[in-house]
Amino acid sequence: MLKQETLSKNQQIVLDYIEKVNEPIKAYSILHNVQKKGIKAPLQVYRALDKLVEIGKIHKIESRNAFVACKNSNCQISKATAFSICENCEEVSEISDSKLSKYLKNFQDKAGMKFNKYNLEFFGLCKKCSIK
Amino acid sequence: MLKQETLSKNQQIVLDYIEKVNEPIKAYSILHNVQKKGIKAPLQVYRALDKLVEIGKIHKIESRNAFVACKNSNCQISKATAFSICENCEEVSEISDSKLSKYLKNFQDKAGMKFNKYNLEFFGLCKKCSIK
DNA sequence: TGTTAATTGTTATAATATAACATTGTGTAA
DNA sequence: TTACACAATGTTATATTATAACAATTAACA
Repeated sequence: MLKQETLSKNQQIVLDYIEKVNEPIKAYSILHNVQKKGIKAPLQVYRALDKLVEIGKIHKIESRNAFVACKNSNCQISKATAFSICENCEEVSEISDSKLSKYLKNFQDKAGMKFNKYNLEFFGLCKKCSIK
Repeated sequence: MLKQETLSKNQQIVLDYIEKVNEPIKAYSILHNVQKKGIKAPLQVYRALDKLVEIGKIHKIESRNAFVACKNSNCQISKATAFSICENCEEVSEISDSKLSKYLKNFQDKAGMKFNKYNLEFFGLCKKCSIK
């Protein structure tokens, strides 16, 4: 079979919802919100999430156990992700910085490990929360 | 009260165990292994872990929900962590690269966010697993 | 010594995620 | 068009990770 080009029903439902909310959202919150579309069980959500992460349509914010739609150039850098996370309001933004991604892609550790993926999460205060 | 200088009983028990195993370990596995020392409940472990993370004695590997002792210059960079993770054998190493940490510490995102912490996880194949 | 904060102990439960298995759908090639 | 392989679905149960709530105890120190 050729590489999948269209999403399956459940995958599309989950992706549509994640893109709509436009901020990191948790699996069970997704479940709650797509039940009217016929998705009934956690596994149906998790399976869709797994696939969507795999193909780069969404990313997982590991420190928050949450999922967010990819914003970068139509998902071409799904294996190289960077986020900024406000520790006060929990706002999360995907960082799109070619210099940073170039630097990290080319990073070589001392043990000679061959990287094919990375995830970077910055924490701090967003502009709004800094002022307060 | 001054900043804590000595660890409490449970904190010390948990830290001793994490340092002994010398690889990422999960909370419930810690619990299982320190029960002979009198720690009986998950919360006792999680509270110790929280504190140890806070003071930089250990780090959490977010993508694995596991904890590992800090290896870097006596834990001075606990707020700036970087790890390499082998996706085959799950070996995890803390990266100590002053150029990398300098680069990331000084990184400014476009939204003007002020960072005080970051966590970076690289994924790939370690030397051993690359050969196979 | 009294006060405050940190730590502990304990039970219960919340939140996150996967196992296992049966069934259905879909692309491809014989 | 049938047969194969694989992807996706549906479902129930359960595993794993983490926190709430509250009472009791310990440690630092003004």
